[in-house]
Amino acid sequence: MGRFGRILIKWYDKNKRNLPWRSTRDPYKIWLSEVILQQTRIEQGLNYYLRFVKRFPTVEKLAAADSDEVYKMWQGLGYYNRADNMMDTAKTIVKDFNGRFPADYNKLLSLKGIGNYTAAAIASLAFNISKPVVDGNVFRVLSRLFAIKTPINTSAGKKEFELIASKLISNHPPAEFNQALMEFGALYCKPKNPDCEKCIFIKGCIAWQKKEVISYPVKLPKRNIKKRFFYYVLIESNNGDGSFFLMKKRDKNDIWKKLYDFPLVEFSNKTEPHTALNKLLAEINLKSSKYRIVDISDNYQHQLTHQQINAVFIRIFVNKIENIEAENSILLVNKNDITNYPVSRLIERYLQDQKLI
DNA sequence: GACACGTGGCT
DNA sequence: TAGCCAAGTGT
Repeated sequence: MGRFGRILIKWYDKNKRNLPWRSTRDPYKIWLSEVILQQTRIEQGLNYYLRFVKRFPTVEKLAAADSDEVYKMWQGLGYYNRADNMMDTAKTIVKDFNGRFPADYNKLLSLKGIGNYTAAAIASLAFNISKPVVDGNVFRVLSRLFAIKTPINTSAGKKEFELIASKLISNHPPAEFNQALMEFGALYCKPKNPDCEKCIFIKGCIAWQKKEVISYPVKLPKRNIKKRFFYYVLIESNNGDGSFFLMKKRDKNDIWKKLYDFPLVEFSNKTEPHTALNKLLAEINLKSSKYRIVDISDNYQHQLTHQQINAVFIRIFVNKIENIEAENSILLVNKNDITNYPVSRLIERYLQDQKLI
């Protein structure tokens, strides 16, 4: 039992937050929480977790779920691929593992959406297996404590920190140690404004002694952000059942896959909305020549990790939809049903502004 | 190994 | 403001 772990766990017992997934050893719920919390703040993910547990209390229920419903519940969380992988894994657990998550790191690792971190988290938190989690918090705490300058976004860095963490965790209760280290990083050893003065490890912290706490962890710089210009055309019309809009399910290998949006033309530069509108109308071969422009929105800037989306929404009304020849299926969605379709935050914001949802 | 993949909070 | 960052994973 190392001294570091003993002090850390003692600190954790006294200072830990009361979070719902901490009061269970059910691997299903732990898995759910871990997937939701990947690259996601607790405050953002908490309600999603509670809703998922309520709607899908067991892995069997989730395995039987409808994809669109899961996506709708995931809406707003981002990294939507997680929802797909989650459903895949739920089915695998039911089908190949008799409904039980395996108490085995490598088997967990083989499941979709479960990588190094999540496999270690489930193994340790649900099954008490001594495997250290190495997440952003752990990188930060250990890099500062030992003043390690190896960039954390390299395989050498991942290896080095994992080795240190494995040594530190040994002979400690795995679940407590892992959660304690992450909790300490989240509450004290924060990226900005860390509470060094109150830190229980201040005497041993090399980065603190060198007065360079903030420069850890070291990270290789990342690439430039690509700018994209989206021109959405909301085509509204009427039929016997009232007003409807043309929508599409995104299926290309691109952002927001499997979410719904509207007919779209993209440019690499800022473009006149009318130019975009004409191009799109030609593309989908909208025969009806009579349309009226209801509204052209201001630019919506939407920031993603590697892209900046600039979107303008052009809302038009068409008397009669005659002959939509899109290369792929366009849906006629009743105005009142739009809210049932999972959409990106960008689309959601626009629809809210237009009072359409 | 490099890069794509979302969103919101903070500085 | 623009950039950074958060309980990472898949390709």
